[in-house]
Amino acid sequence: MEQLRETLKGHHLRTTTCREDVLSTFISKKNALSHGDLEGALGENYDRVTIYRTLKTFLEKGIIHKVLDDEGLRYALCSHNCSEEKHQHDHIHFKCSECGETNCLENLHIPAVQLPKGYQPENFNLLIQGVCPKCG
Amino acid sequence: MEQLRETLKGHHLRTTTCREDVLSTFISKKNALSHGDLEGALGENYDRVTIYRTLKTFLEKGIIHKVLDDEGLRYALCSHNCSEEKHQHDHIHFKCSECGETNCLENLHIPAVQLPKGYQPENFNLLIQGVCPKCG
DNA sequence: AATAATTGTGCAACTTTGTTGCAACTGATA
DNA sequence: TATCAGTTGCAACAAAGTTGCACAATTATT
Repeated sequence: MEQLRETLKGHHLRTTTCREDVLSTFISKKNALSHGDLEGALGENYDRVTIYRTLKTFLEKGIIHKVLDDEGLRYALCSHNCSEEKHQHDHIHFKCSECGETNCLENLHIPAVQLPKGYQPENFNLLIQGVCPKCG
Repeated sequence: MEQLRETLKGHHLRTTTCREDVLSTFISKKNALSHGDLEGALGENYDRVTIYRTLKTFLEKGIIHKVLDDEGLRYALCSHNCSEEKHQHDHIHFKCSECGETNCLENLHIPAVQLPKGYQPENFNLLIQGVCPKCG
């Protein structure tokens, strides 16, 4: 509870019940969530539009980041302290084809790739699909 | 022209002008295309729905594959001979933040990643964002 | 070459997903 | 507790994607 407020304040955001609820949903569910997931979880309490805007704000402030897979866009908490100025997520997402959950594999880093001349990479995003330990 | 028919036939598809046009657009543009891109290029000749269905069919038959980035879903030609049964795309996509184009980096392969115990990976998808040689 | 069987297309209607403007409200600050 | 920027809900809209069905085009059959 108090933790949530700290996180919001730390990113220069007012604490509102919607933001607290969205943030705490991310924390409790752990895996990546779509707008639809959040709407399912909180939709009776908040307007669809408010959830969209909350996600947008969290993205901008560096609280969450986008996660991509075949089925669409999801969001997950930024593990390291991202801010409005810099985002750092050269990490790996694993999507389970059984349970459908997508999780960040913390601590793992993407191995270096030797790009052809002229390419100036800025960030890397690796999605691995397969079966997770829970379902395997 | 004849090439296109061969490709379609090879994947057990009837040759229709829409399919030929969609396929030849992929071949000539080279980069990954969204439904909207195709609609822009061919929309006067074909119905929106037909283009959706053509993409779906091409996906199923292994002629194209999905390409993901922050901004949405795109499609690109399968380089190696994919079929309805098996798709093989452990390749790398590079998205340029200047021109917005996404291209497959053929020939490059994703380096091995040491996953924690229990994870059974099936396919890998690496998206690199940055500046491409053309814009750099 | 004509016809039958099959597959593809266009249209209309609809659902889902995401966006924008504005009035009303709320939380932080003094 | 009065103020004011920041936030929310509502309504309306725009974009993206789907479905059913009648008709058209392609392939197979004779």
